[in-house]
Amino acid sequence: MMTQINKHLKKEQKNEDGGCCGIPGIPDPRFLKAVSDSTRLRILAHLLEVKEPQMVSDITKNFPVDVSVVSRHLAILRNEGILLAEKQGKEVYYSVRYEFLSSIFRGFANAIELCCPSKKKNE
Amino acid sequence: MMTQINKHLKKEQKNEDGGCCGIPGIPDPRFLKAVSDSTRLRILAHLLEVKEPQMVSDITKNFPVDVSVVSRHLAILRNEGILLAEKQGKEVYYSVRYEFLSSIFRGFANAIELCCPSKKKNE
DNA sequence: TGTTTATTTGTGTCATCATACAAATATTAT
DNA sequence: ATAATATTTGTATGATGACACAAATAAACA
Repeated sequence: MMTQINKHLKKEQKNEDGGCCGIPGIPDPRFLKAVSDSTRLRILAHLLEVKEPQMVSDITKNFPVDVSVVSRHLAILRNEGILLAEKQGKEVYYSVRYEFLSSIFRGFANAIELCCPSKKKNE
Repeated sequence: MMTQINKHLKKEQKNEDGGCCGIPGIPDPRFLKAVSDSTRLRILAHLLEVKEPQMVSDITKNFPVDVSVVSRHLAILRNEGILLAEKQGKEVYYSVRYEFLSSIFRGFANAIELCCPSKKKNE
């Protein structure tokens, strides 16, 4: 009955889930966390808008935060496979991995629809 | 040049963005935050799996957290339109709003694809 | 060599959040 | 009315995260 003896449990052995559950198509929570921050989502939207690889300092011009903050946000998005980073001299150009990103969300949408009881098998 | 005079700025007037940017189809960061927590995502996955409205105490049996925690998670998902809550006597039954949820992610996927430069207009 | 510029990384601070536990509320049954 | 059960809400705590600023790294150029 999980008698809740743990007054304040340690955080270490908590969330290593990774693959979330038995349903295929549900993204990793870390992936969703990467796009759920307001600044990161706006950075992503900016890169989608300009449609071209852009360097860190140029991206930063569009946001009221320090360049170091933008750099960290870009690293998070890159680590989740959302952005691609290419170094050219001093500059690092970041761009959107369109196919990857859209396929994750489309897969999620499909997974949800497949679970919908009112949906017939071949519909 | 945004000389960064602000030593430690207040958080209050920070993130009221809501509509994120000029691109239609990009979800609200609060919506994405709702599904980016590991426990909430597993609760959502559980409701997708069982395919039936389920009450709070039954949902809680599947997770190693207190029922109050699950109740709060469910409220967050409900407030974002992801879950529907229906009270029947003492119990509150939560279920997934399939169409709404899948349409958001499908819309996001479409928005991303539309921004992809390699995609021709009619392709 | 040293200097400038682009980016990343170290570090401290404040805010937010996930959680447990207790208490309050609501509903049904005795 | 009292009791039992389901859910929500109050509150404190520890973890995480976003941020600014400084320092470190890297690359081009004098």
